[in-house]
Amino acid sequence: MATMKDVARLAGVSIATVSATVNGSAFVSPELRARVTEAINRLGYAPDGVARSLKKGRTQLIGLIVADITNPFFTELVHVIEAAMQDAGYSVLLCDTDEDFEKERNYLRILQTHRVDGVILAPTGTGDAYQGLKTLSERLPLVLVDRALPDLGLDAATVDSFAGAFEATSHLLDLGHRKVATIIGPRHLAPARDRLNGFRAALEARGLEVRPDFIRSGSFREEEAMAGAQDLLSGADRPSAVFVANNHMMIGVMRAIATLQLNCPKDVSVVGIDDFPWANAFTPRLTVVRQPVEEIGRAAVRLLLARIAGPAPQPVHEVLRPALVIRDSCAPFPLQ
Amino acid sequence: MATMKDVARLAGVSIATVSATVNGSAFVSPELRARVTEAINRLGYAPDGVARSLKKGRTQLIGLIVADITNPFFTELVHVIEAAMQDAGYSVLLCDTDEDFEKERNYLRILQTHRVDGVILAPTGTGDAYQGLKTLSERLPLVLVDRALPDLGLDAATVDSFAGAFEATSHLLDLGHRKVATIIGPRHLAPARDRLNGFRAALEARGLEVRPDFIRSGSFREEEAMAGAQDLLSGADRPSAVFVANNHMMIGVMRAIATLQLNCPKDVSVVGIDDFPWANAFTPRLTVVRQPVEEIGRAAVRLLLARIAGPAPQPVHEVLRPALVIRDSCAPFPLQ
DNA sequence: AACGATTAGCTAAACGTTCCGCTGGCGCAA
DNA sequence: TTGCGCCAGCGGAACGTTTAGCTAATCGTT
Repeated sequence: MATMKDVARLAGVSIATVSATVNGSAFVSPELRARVTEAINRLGYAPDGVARSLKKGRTQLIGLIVADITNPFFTELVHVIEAAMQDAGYSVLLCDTDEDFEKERNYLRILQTHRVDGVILAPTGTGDAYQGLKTLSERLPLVLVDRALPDLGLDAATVDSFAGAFEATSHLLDLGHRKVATIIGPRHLAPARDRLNGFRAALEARGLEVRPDFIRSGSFREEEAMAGAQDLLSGADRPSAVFVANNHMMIGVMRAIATLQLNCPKDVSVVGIDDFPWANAFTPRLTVVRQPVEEIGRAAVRLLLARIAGPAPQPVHEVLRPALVIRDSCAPFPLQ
Repeated sequence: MATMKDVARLAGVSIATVSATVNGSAFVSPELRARVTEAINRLGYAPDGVARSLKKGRTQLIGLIVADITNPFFTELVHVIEAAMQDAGYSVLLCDTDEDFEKERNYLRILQTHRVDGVILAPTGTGDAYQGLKTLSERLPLVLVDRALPDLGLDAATVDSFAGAFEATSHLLDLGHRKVATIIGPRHLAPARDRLNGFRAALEARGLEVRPDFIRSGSFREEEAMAGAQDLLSGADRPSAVFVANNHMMIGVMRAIATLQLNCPKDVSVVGIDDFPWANAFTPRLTVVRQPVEEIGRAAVRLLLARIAGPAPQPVHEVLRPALVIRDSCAPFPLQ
């Protein structure tokens, strides 16, 4: 691999001049410029980003740590963030924690040794596992996505999960359902907790009782949700509607419904969180709470770039509004 | 950020000793080792990967260029590759080309300046756009995934798309369908081309005519497939079965079927390429050709690591077998 | 003619590591 | 006591850049 030194020698100039030509950082006479460019082409020279990074103290790399890239919500988020960062001249180091906190820790360490210029993190641990994060964020620009961490005073871009759950549940109640259950995610994660609270609040707002046996909480995974739904829906006292708190879990619920030979929405109405292309392609087309993924991604990128560029601004927590998308998976109750 | 120099000073040893302690690259007496470790902890020292990379000429970074991370096939591929690379001590720079060849070129350039140790590429351009790639691969370990490039003699891990399409189409024919159509991807991509050939071959193997108006080819995108399917299925001379060549396009086709108020599988049978969680959750559960994504990813990683480690081995093209997964979206014809 | 101002391009010192080759202190044999 | 081998630990040169400061040439002013 040719270096600046080789280019300099071939062009008969100093390496400083080569550097100036490559970066346009100083005036170089047209004549020398031509000689340098010629030499660059002859040698197929390309600047060494590693050496440059060492000297400048910036790598043009950011770390993106997501909890589960297999979830369309995160897929889309990664998609948006990667594109936006690319536009801003940064490349993205992708880290997938698989909802495993130990992996997350490890990734954070690796990203630091790679000297990334910043990190966008969807944290996966419980709140009290993040003592060190605030300190870290003083050295390393850090923005949280999707899942905020209480009281740490970090930049974050999340959605109003409470409002989403409230709206979804209210939709079921508006349709006349009274026996409404929920399949909810892990309670230590802010969005899952907020969704549960939103669900509760919607019921309570109408003076309805919140039945503990109608709340199934577990991981965000398909199998667990399927088991929970199967149990819930095969009991004698079956709910007529279910609010499902995430994407993967929705698959589990739909499979449970199919397995039990039930019909959605005739036998059970279902409303979920997260819209995605498939939700609109199959029978029934799903009624869901659409998360503003693109906006979240853009907000996270904006916050991170600001923190990288400037003297640390006040922490900002952007909370975006989700929107209910009504399709065919919820029917009025009782059926006419 | 503390450096080795700081650690050395605090521990009262030389930089070389710190390096030896950190890397275990030379014997260090227990006493000094203890002093060094103590100093490291006190200062919160973490090695600088950039400086290390510069010195060693290796970055422990690989580039992963995919055509469309939004497609569950690639999502899963990214997931597998990221995990496997991580296990091998490499981090992954993710690049999403959005099926745009110019972006791909650009990413390849960026990856080179970041001095990645290798690249896994799902190419998106036409074959003749890749003249330079062979030369590049002599300097930079390179492995193709999903889409091979003819005659370049590069490492690749792909699936036998011809066999998959042949099997899928034969399944429709076995069920008695005779008017079988296909919605196929861009013809300049090997998998799409192979699928079309497999489709053709299956028909020809039974002496059936291949009707050009029953072949709709375009991009891999949902909208185009939906339009194509709508056109195809609303004509008087409607096919009774459709072979759909990819994931996104399957959504378009299913939406077209719903829009036209047709029933799958009663009015149209459908078989697709790519299995994914949602295919098994909705009505109808889709009959698809399952691609061995995990195996592809692992093969690509294995090939790349071999190429990074050793003196360039002979190029290897691993071709993996897909498998038909029969569910509910294909009915016999005529219906009993 | 002499002086400073301007400026194109150069020299050389970093950036934080790794690792080659050297030093100096020690133990042991003669 | 001297000489020798051994080896823990050290010094310093590289890796390929960027950039502060310098030099020498050119120019316009007085």
